[in-house]
This record gives sequence, structure tokens and C-alpha cells, in this order.
Amino acid sequence: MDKNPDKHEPVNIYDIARLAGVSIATVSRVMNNSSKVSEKTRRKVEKIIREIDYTPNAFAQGLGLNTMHTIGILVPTVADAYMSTAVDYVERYLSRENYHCILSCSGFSFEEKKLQTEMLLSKHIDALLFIGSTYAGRGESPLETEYIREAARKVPVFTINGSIQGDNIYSTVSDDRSAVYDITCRMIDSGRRDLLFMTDSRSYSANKKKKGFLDAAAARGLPIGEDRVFYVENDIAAVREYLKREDLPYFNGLIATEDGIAIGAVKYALDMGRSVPGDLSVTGYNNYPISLACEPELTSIDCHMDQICTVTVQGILACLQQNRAQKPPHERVIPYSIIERKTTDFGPKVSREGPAERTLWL
Amino acid sequence: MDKNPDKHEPVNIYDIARLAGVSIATVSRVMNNSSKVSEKTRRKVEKIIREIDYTPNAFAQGLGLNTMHTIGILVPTVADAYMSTAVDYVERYLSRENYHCILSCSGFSFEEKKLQTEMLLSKHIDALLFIGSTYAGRGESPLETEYIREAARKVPVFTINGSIQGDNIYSTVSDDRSAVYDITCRMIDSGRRDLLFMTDSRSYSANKKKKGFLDAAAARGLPIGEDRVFYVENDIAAVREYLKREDLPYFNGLIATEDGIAIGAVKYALDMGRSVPGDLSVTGYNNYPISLACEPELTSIDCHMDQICTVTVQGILACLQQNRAQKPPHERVIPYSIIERKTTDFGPKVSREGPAERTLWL
DNA sequence: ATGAAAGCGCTAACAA
DNA sequence: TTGTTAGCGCTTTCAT
Repeated sequence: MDKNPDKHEPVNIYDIARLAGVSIATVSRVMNNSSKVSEKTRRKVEKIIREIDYTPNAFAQGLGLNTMHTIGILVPTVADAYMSTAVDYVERYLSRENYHCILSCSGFSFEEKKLQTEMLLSKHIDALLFIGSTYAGRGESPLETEYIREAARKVPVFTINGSIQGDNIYSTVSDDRSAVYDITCRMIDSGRRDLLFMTDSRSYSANKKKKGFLDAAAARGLPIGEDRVFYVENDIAAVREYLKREDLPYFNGLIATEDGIAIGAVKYALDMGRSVPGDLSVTGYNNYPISLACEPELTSIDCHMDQICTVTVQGILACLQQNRAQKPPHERVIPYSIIERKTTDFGPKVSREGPAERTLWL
Repeated sequence: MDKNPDKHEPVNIYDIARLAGVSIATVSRVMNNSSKVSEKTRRKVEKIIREIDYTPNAFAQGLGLNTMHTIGILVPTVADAYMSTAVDYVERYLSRENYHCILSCSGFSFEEKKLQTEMLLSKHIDALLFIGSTYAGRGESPLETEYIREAARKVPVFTINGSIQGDNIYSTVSDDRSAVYDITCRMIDSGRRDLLFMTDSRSYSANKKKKGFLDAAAARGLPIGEDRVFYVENDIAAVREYLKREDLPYFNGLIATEDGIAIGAVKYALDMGRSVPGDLSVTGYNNYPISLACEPELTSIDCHMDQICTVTVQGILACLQQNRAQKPPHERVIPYSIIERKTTDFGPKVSREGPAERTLWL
């Protein structure tokens, strides 16, 4: 075994103790800022620590303390602007509080989601965060989310944009239904009566959006039902062609549950010589970077990811801080914003009867 | 202390041993698939393990083995399509090999990058991966990257898109210079002589791109120098205005080092009634999702992130596998592709003299 | 204020 | 094939 002379020899607390002429207990006390150390001893020990560049072994600390200050994060994929923005916020915030994040991209399959959850749990993380409505299932069976409740028996579980019932589970969501309700009302109030609703999913979240659309139409007395709801792939080119080929009813307003779908509609209009928003008014959802690249720039719904993440991390910290102040509420709803850009001509906001429910933020 | 009855009581190897009527060594052997266990004993132990749902304590394992099979990943921000795509690939691949990823978003400041590196190191990770050319510095002083060489004395260090010299450091990069050289040649060969080069950075990577631009112009005998190089913010709206306001020379071809900059140029053209690519030919870089949202769709350079990540992870695994087969090479260059879309009219590829150097992949 | 020593749960070398 | 036991490096009583 040729030992690499460049490699730092592992230095442990015993080395420091020996060099400083004290016991390991004292070194430990110094490392942990215990008050029970004389100023003189502390300085002596700190000097050695600095000279040797000693860092305590995190595994040993973890073994004794039963925590390594690590949060597990699950996302279906991080190669998506929604997820990656959330991960970025959460990681930075947590990092400031001296927590690290283990990230796992689980994909959308049930098996894989469950497996990755268990893998994360086996690493003795302090809390688990699920980002994305996919983890909430489709609301068809409680079995879809049973593995999450199972996880919650070991560590506190948090979810973003997917509400899950269960002990020790805390969700932060945006009010998808109201958002779509609002934006649909505004579109109707701007004179559009021939609406289309396009989505790429039948998830719990997508269904809430659909409800918002239908409720708004009903509230405004428009004869709009499921026949105005279309399921498409969230792909600009696909939607662009879909809107041409299909035998669709006439429409002059389109509500999409994804910016990509909305942009496909804008491109369709372009191809067909229909002006936007003149002939066709379009709204997206999520306010992704692509909505700014679109021409004209896309009106979209912003879910205030920063607030969602802030609230979530505060909940995590509250749960983990020993002074278990109080548990966070089981669900928190964050308000959305309608970002009006160029694909709509809503005009000044008319308050006919307002949204069906108010969003709250705390 | 009210103990939660729902909470799993921590089960350890001693419990299993007692219940199975064997020693902890035998349980450990079963867990690690050691061959030295009789089939009968193995079954007996496995039964208990399953019944109790025992999972070994990762901290204790880590302490003994001095590894928790964890890779540290640093990115300046993961809220960026380039980074998040890379993270997604890497994490999935590593996950299949039973490695977990600790992710850290360091930002761009030197202090923070260094600090986060040390935080990661203190977690006893098995390897460190830096994603993004920002970690390579600007090539002004070796001190910019000294903390990375320092890290490499403890664990193998890998970098994506930033070449760093040093022992135990392995880089995977795309051939930025050749990519821009190629695309500039193609633009010139399609009849454009009044070129602009726009970038948002003076990083090592950005400088290589600039060199590709200038070299190509020189190779084609065009009198183009630094006066055709412009530094702007990578922001669609900012570039859109910048190109109008500034007292710029006439240009009919624009090479951007970021898709966002290129799209800003496309929007500028739109505002000014210049047709794209007729009056102005534009190319971006990175082939982000926004390049598809752009109208017309943006020609861009794709760095084959999948290959970059595959090569990188293979290197990581090679370094970590005990049968230290052989170390990976210190630098690997991955070929790029020019994705021709609608903002250029390159026509059939003319092979005048070819790019100055060939890219290689292995 | 300081030190001695008992764990934390696991792996692996050594004995049997 | 199985069991015994010595670490791994740290935190934390409990003495002093």
C-alpha cells in the first residue's frame, strides 16, 4: 500500500487532544462552544485546531447525535423550471441554516417514487420534502400516497404543490382552482365567450384547474362544459399542429395549464394568420422563462415560488428545532398572481363578483 | 418524554441477532451477502429482518467504512436549464449505482463557492462534482481555483464545462471554441460579412467562444476584431433594447453565447421590421427550451449534455470502484451539434476548409 | 473547569 | 460456518 503523501492524514479528536494537552472531552466542548471551558484552555485548543485544520468526522457525529442535518428532497425531475426553481430556493435557504440536501429525481412511476423514498429514508435524513403534484396522486385511491404516510412515521414530511392527508405531513400549495377561476373570469369579462381549456394531465392539480375553468364559465352563465376541455401533450410543436388538425369548435380564448401548451397555441395563431390577442387570447401557467421568449410575450400565472419555498422551509425548521415551538399547519395556501403580458387584452380589472374564494397567505 | 407509539422504535443489529438467535456478525454477513453463511441460517435471519423491517444505520456503516456513498454536487444555481439538466442526468445515473447526491447551490461569488466546497467536504463525500464554467475562474490567476485543487487532495474532483488543472481533477468539457468557430464559418459562408458577437461573460468558457468567433473571421479573411464583440446582460428585454439604443455598426449576422441574448436579438429585429433570417441571421448557444419558444425558432448549439454527464459519471465510478482499473483522463472533450432552425439560412453545409480542429469523443 | 469512560451501530479481523 | 471483540470518532454523563 503506497500511501499518498499529499493526502491529508485523517486527524481526529484524539490528535487534537494530545497536541493541546487536554482530554477529548475538552476538545469536544470547544468545538461545540460549550460554556464550561476556561478562556485559556479554549484558546489553546482552538490554536491547535486551526493549525491542524481539524474537521470533526460527520459520520461519528451523526452516529452519536442521530442526525447529520440533512434534508431529503424528491422531485420527479429537476430538469424542469418549476422543480429546479423550487430546489434552488429550498437548498439556499436550508444551507444558510446549516442543513444539506440530498436530491433524488424519482421520475413519475409509482414504483420508482416509492423506492427512492425508501432510499432517502435509509440515509437517516431529518425530513423529507416532495416537490410536485405528481406525489399527490390522482386522488383515485389512498394507496397512491400510502408510502408517503409511511415515511411520515419516521420523519416529518413536507410537500410542495400536492396536498396529502396524514399525520406529520405538511403541505404548501398554490390555489390552482382560484387561479384558473380568476383568469377565466377576466378573459370572459374582456369579451371572450368561446373558450377552450387545454391541459396535459389528469393529476389532482390539473383537475383543480379544470374545476376553476368550469366554475368560472358557470358563474358567468356561459354554456361551457367538458366538451371545451382538451387533453394534449405539453409540447409546443404538438399543440401547434393539434389546433390545426382537429375538428375543434370555434374559439377566441384559450386557457392552458402549462406555458408550453399556451405557446403552442400562440404559434398556431401565427401560422393561421390569427392575431394575438386580437383574434385569440391566450394564457399560460407557471410563468416559465419561455413565456418571456414567446412573441407576443405570454400572459401567465405565477405561483410565487419564493413564498411557497419560504413557508415550506420555515415549517421544516420549526419541526426540527428542538424547542418544538409548534407544528406547522397541515396545509398552507400561497396566493398566485396573474402576470398580464401581451397575449391577452384583459383591460382594467373589473370586479363583477370576484373570485369564488379568497386566497390567504401566512 | 411522551414517546410516540406510532414511531418506529429504532431497531439495530443486536435486536435482529437476538431474535434470530445468532451473533451480530452473522447478521452483518447476511446483510452484506457474505458467502460464508449457511443457507439455513441465512433464511432464518432474513425472515426476522423482513418481519422487523430492519434497515442498517447508515451513520454507523459510514463511520466504519468511511463512506456513505455520497457524491457532492456544486452548481452556481440549479434554477438554470443547463445546470438542472446536468444535475438531473447525473443524479439518475448515480442513483442507479447506489450513490446519492448532496446538492449545493453556491452562487457565483468566490467566497461562497469556497465555503460551500468546504461544507460539502466536511460531510465526507466520496467525490465532488463542479458543474459550470464559473468554477474554472477567468484564467487570471491560479488562486481562483486553488480551493478546488485543495479539495482534490481529499476526494476525486470532477468538473463539467470548466477545465481545471490539477492532480486528481477530471474535467469534461465541450469544445466551445470549435463550436463557435464552426457556426461563425457557416454564417459567413451563407453570405454574412457584417457580424456581431455578443456574450454576457468574461469567463474562461466565454473567452474560448470569443476566440472561436475571431479565429473564424480571420480564417475567412474578414476584417473583424474586438470592435465586433459586445458584452451585454443575458436578458431578452435588455438585449432587445440594447441593440436599438447603441450606436452599433451595421450587422446582418449575430452570434450569441446564450440563447437568451439571441432571442433578445430576434425580438429587436421584430421591433425594427427586420426579417429573420432574411435581414438578420441569429444563433444562440445551449439549445435551451426557450429556443423552441422563440419565433422563428432559434438556431443553437447543443452540447450533448447526456454524453457529457455519462462520461463524467463513468469517470466518477471508475475512480470509486476499488478495482482502481485506471484513472480517467484529465480532460475529455465532448462534441457539440449545431441545431439549425429558423433564425439562420445556412443552406447545405459547405466544406471550405473545415473547422480548425476536430472534436473527439471517447 | 477538566477528565475518564460509556455508549452510538456497524464491519472485519481473528478465534473457535 | 459462526461467534467474539476491537475499533471507527464523537458526544455526554458522571466524577473529580
